[in-house]
Amino acid sequence: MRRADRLFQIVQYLRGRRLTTATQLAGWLSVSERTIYRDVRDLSLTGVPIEGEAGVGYRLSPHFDLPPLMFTREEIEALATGLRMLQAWGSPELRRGVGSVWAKLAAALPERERIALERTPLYAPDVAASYAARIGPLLDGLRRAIAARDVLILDYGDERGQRSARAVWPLGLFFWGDVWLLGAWCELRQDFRNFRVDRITTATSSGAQFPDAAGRRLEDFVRSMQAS
DNA sequence: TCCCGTCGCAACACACAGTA
DNA sequence: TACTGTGTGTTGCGACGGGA
Repeated sequence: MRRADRLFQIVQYLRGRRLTTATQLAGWLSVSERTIYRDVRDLSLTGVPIEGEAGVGYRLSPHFDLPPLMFTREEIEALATGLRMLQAWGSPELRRGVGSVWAKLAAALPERERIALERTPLYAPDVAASYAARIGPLLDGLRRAIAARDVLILDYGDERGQRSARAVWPLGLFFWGDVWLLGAWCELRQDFRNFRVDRITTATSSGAQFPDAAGRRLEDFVRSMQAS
């Protein structure tokens, strides 16, 4: 049993009984009493209100209960900020996901953490609404093509406005500051290429699926980007 | 005196980096 | 790739102290 699991089990045991000795806990969890004492000390240091009395045993404060979700303030701010960024820059499907995740979090968090979530002072203003509205549906189509390993035919315009049709293996989508990029294996160039999603006019499935080929996977693409 | 929590110390296991 | 050394975390043993 992992130590984290054991710590959780100790709290569960203490919640269900009025008094529990280290000997009993050691027996249930198949560890030494010394280990139980150390675990109880560590739990106490992290804020779990365990009261221990020599000759008596351990008991958990009656007012203590494990909240459904426990996050630090930094974790809550990270979640809120990430969700707001996706809300501003994500596709319609991802935006729906953001709304649903936010509602689940708010429902599951204790009152204090829920307020902290809603009052997180980090925002991603919706300044790119027209951009998101324009590429959103395409972004969802690309996400599905990546999952299904569909070979796509892109109608793509480069920075000079020259259009071309490319057969590509879509590998991943990357948010690059203010634009989304499609990372893909280009059959024409026989190499990895980045395609700005806002320059893709259409992305049509060729009907074929691309194989899981060594050297042409997402991790290979990421490595090649890091090396360049 | 007994029961039980606390603490110091040593042993062990595991992950990781360095090297041949 | 395999081996070795090192650091870190975990565990158990035993001694000690407090409360009933």
